[in-house]
Amino acid sequence: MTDQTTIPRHHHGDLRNALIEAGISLLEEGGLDALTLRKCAARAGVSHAAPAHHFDGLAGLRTAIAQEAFDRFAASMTAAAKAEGDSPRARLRGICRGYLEFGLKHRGLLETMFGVPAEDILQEGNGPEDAASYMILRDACAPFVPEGTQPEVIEFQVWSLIHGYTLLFVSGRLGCLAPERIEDGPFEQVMALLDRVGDTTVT
Amino acid sequence: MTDQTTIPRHHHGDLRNALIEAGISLLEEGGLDALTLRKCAARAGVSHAAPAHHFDGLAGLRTAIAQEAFDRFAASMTAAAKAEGDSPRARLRGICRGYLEFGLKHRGLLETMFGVPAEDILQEGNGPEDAASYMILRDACAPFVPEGTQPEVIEFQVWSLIHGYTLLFVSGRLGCLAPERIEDGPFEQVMALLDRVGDTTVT
DNA sequence: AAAGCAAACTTGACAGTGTAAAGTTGTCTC
DNA sequence: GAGACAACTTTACACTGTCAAGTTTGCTTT
Repeated sequence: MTDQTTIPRHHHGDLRNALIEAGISLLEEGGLDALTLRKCAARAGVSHAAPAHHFDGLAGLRTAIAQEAFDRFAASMTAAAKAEGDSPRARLRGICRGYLEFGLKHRGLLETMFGVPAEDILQEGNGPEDAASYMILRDACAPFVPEGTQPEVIEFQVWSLIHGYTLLFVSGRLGCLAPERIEDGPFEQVMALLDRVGDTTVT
Repeated sequence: MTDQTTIPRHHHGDLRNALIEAGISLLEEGGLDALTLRKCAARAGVSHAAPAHHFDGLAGLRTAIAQEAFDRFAASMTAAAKAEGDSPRARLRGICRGYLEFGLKHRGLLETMFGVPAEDILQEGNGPEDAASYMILRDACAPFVPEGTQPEVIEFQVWSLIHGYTLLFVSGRLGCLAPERIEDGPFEQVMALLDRVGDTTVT
């Protein structure tokens, strides 16, 4: 039960962040369906109508949670990019591994991040470049962009491959119904296709 | 308003299918959030409690809709496999194009198909092979499986790439916020990576 | 210190939703 | 024709999102 003595009535002080944190907790514990405005409010120790002063309804809260989750995801990807070595191939493999790790540990957050409308996530510009996490992907892909090829092509190849693998794997569609570790699926073998990204030799 | 004269009270005759069709209509029109038991019941011309005799709650209805959607998807993929020619590469490209077409035309259905728990979708066996649509993918990938490689590796490479691209594209994350046609994104260039699937030459 | 204003809540109400229980109607079998 | 059961309907309740009105708190001005 929330300790009401530490939270003054009518002026929480940092309710917006408290609601976002409460929402993240609910998503981590119970997935998408577990997130409700009233439950967030209860966890933050306020009435059910308090969130309305900080968010444009449940959709607004979800968007704010997605934005916070993207920040955490970007931080996670930054660390992952360095985890497997300094060569461009190793960095690329590292961020793909980090992507999947994030999905395994935070499935509810990942589903929220990619469930909110794209236009609510991006700022005024409308390209994916707005996202810090996308810039990490871009940096890692840059060494593999052949001359005369738009960088987006390579970036979208990598992103599609790892995003698709992550969603299919964590949702139990790749042979293991409830995967707990990366090794529960053929991650290394599937990601071998990354070695072909940017490869323009004729076959 | 539903024509009540054609549906006898207390014995609809084919209510289960009527509810599934109603659900599919609601998803096509308004996406995931538009699907509710009461709206399905209203469209089928019955009371709000009637679905309970055919489905295990809203989750049960969603699962049934997903199964019907997978059937339609498989039919769509079968047609797509033949659409671009008879060579193995053309067939593979064809089903990927068909996958994306399906996602563009039926975004709500695709999100439902991959949003229900995997264990509710599969029959007694728990591999993806249960799904008709997966067998189409398997057939198309078979020519590219190198000796000594498990077929799943190649299948998962292809599935991950097209599934990821489809979800990112239709949800507006690949540079075009509301894509209407495949040409609104760099599908052909991104899918060029398919030509590398199964390629074991040393680089 | 007091008054006024606005922010930041709370309280209460309503509509929509899912689910459960009890009742009613229609069909089938004996 | 009677009985049993399937296939509904009706009623009720809890949960949820949202809105409107009221209350409390903090800040600014006099």
